[in-house]
Amino acid sequence: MKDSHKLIIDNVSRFIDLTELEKQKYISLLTEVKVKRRAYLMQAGEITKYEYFITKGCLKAYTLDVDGVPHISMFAVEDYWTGDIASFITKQPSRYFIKATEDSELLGISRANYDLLFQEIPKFERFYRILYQRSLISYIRRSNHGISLTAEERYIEFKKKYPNIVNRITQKDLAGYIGITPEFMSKIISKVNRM
Amino acid sequence: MKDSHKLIIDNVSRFIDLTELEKQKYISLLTEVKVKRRAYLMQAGEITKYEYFITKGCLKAYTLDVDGVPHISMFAVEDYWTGDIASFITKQPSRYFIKATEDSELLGISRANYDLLFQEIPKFERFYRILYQRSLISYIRRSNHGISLTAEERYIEFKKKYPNIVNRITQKDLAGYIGITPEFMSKIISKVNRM
DNA sequence: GAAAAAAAATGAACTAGTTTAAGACTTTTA
DNA sequence: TAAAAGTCTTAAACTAGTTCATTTTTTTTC
Repeated sequence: MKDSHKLIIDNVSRFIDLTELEKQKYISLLTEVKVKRRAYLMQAGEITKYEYFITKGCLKAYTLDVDGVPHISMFAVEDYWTGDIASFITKQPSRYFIKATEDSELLGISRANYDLLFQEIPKFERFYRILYQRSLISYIRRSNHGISLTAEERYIEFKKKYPNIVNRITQKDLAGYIGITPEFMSKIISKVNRM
Repeated sequence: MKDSHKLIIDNVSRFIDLTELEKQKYISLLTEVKVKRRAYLMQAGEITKYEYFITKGCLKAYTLDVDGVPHISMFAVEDYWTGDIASFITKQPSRYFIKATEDSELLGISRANYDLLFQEIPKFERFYRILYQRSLISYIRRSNHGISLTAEERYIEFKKKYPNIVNRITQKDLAGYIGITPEFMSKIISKVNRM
């Protein structure tokens, strides 16, 4: 089996057990996608056709506000899932751009195959139930931190939680994620490093 | 069938179809709970034993920061779900208080019955998959708004999204949800009303 | 229904984070 | 490998939101 397929099967197998046949069936529903550094996986205005699992590389998802300032909603590296679940599910145009910050490789599942998957292997309802449950727990935490922590505290949290991501992204993008300007991010970092 | 049971069955039936027997089985796994205004459904430090569906009333969930300032993570009224999913799933002590702001009635499912439910009626994997998916979509939006909108914009959003909640809660609690002080909330409201 | 307690409004002094601008450093491109 | 473009740093002036203190209004309690 390919390395990328092994990675996604291992990811799924954390929550459900699949037979060999089911693994093959699942893999047959996936599409391989490569995105070069600085290329877009998707852009605002499109209706998202796929949800993606990353097997290699790093991507950022962001919206642009009325002044054209980017607000980064997520970074994603190997073994993470990415996409715009709201657009994928509701079939409404997305407000997100997803751009590769390194040459990346992904496995995508189309909306049609996603629906088919639940019919063919109902166990996947459980997989996604648990996956969404866990994502939900981290977004609840993040939405609380956004309103209750200072920018400096959010930066310290991020570094602690994603030590493997912090040195793969620019300071400017991190500022867009934390919700502050790059200038203030620069101040915070030099302050935290001095402590 | 009791009104409260009818309400929860209708809620579940939006995503999955249940036979009469399954409905009865599901209801048998639920526990009725009443909470008086200003009483706690749960408190920080406890390990959450239940997830709740509200059949009557209104509750708020909040954490206290290091200075003892409350940050409200959610309001919930009839036909909403509430609880601390992180503590419920991980069996770690919760950091949340959930307090009734009106006399309230709820249906709780214990962790043991929640696990049993998936064995007895696997269709519920699908129900929770969709429920968590939808919650996830709204928390992703909220966590982005927390970092990309001003307090005034967040207030206007809240009023638009939850017109049925805004006049059942105090301005002070709304401030705790928006992530600002009650004083600044007061200023925003008088400004927005003047517009 | 009077007294007490809590919520809301207002204002002045303050602070976390923004804006604008300019220079130094790093990466990309031709 | 030079020039162009993007990123990072620093600093001064500014603004969104806080803090603290006081008064008014509303709600709760006995």
